[in-house]
Amino acid sequence: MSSGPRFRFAPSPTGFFHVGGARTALFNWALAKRLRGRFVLRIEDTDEARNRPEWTDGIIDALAWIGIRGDDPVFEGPYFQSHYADAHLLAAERLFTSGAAYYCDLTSEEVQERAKASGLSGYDGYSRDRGLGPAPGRVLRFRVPDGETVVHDLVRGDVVFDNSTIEDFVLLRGNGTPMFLLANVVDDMEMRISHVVRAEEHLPNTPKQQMLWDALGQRPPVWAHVPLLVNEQRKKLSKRRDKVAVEQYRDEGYLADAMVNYLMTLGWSPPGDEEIVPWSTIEATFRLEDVNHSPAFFDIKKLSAFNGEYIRMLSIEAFIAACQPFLHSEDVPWPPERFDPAKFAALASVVQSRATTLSEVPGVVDFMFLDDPILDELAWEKTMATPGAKEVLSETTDAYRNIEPWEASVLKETLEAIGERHGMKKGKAQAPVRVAVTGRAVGPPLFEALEVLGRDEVVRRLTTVGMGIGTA
RNA sequence: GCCCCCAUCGUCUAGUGGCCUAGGACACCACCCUUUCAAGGUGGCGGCACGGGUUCGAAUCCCGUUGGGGGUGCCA
Repeated sequence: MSSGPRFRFAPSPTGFFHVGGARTALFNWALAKRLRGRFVLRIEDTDEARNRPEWTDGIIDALAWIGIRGDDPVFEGPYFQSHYADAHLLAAERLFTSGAAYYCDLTSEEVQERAKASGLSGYDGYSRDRGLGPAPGRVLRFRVPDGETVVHDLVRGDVVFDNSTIEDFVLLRGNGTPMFLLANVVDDMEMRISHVVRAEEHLPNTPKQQMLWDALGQRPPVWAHVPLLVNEQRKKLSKRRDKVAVEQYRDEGYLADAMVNYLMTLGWSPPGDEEIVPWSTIEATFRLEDVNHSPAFFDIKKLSAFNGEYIRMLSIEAFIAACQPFLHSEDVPWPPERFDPAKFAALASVVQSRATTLSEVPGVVDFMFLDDPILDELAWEKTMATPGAKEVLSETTDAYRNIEPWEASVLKETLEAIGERHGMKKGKAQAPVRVAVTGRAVGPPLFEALEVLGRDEVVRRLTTVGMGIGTA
């Protein structure tokens, strides 16, 4: 077995994969790769996960999307019951036998009552010396020793906890099943995990886990607690309030590379001036010691800016390939059989320089594949109210019927000449034609689009709408 | 309540006692370019939470205050 570092990432399935989780996974992944260690992906087991295995699959998919996979495929999935259930119980038994843990027959209500009566919070150690053995309804509690526990954290330095502030916590429930805390520690031991990199919310529970490692006679792993990701209210990202599903960003046309790069800049920054850097740079330079201490806000605007840059970095072929899922999805606005790859390719480069996300691409090129463009009535009225607009439209229509050759530059010259005669600037003059042909007042460069659409269709649209003027 | 963490432009960050008159990026604003919209270019706005120390010198070190967050289950 390899003796290198072993990192683990253990999300709990909640129906989707969280951006905060993705960031933590990325931190683990970068480290595992740089230090040539192992990356253990294990999905925490919950009732939800057991009832809905597709949730677990979704997490594995989302991780794969951002380039992460477990080095130990066997752990890709719920593990809790299936792999180490025996080890959990064995560890509990050892702790009881050695005196590090003891049984207690108080119910949680009784614990609360005693706490209220004494004015102290939490469990008071009532059964510490009562010598109780295991029995149904009795919980196994850890005997927290006197003194203090120092957690050596790679991100935060030494964090000191006074053990007197930690109550004797439960290891085994009254029904004999292990608590998460115990299971987690035992799983880490069984998997020989050497580095635990997780979100800061786990820091307050770390001394408990560390005491368990100590009591079980093993050296604790290297701890590292990375800052939380928060919403605009500075609260921990929550699935209720916040849009945090990684899958959703994938579906909206964010590129995995952009997502990964952006996520890595939350709590860390690459050396040098550039923050848009390839993964190879990240992998070569990421260090936990350089991770920030304060929570970071997940800013979709900045993610979008990254995404736009990544889209523009794509070769034209890669861009076209990346667009495919969005051009052939079910909610595309045109009849699927009308889609013409050649037409799309002809306009791809001008679309590429404008896109922030891939999902907005169909809306930019839809006029090419629709029988008739979806006319923006408001834009139409506004455009045609401009003096000279009607004239430009009808004169351009006539000119385009016979113009040769049918090329963007020629179309441009012609229309601009007509516009000039009516005292209209370039942008103003093209507006009526743009709206008539594409349905909108904004869009890709007009003459390139006209060239791709072809004379017949352009003239047809200009004529159709031109007749509309008369009736309006 | 108790425990823990955190504190640089609106946001993400650089900064590890003098290179700081605090740098960059996103956002925003203006201008340039321009075929609408983008992209690109130039410029602008904007910050070390507060109070005490330590030091010749503090964004940086110490203490306190304030503010924010997290944890504290027979949840995971």
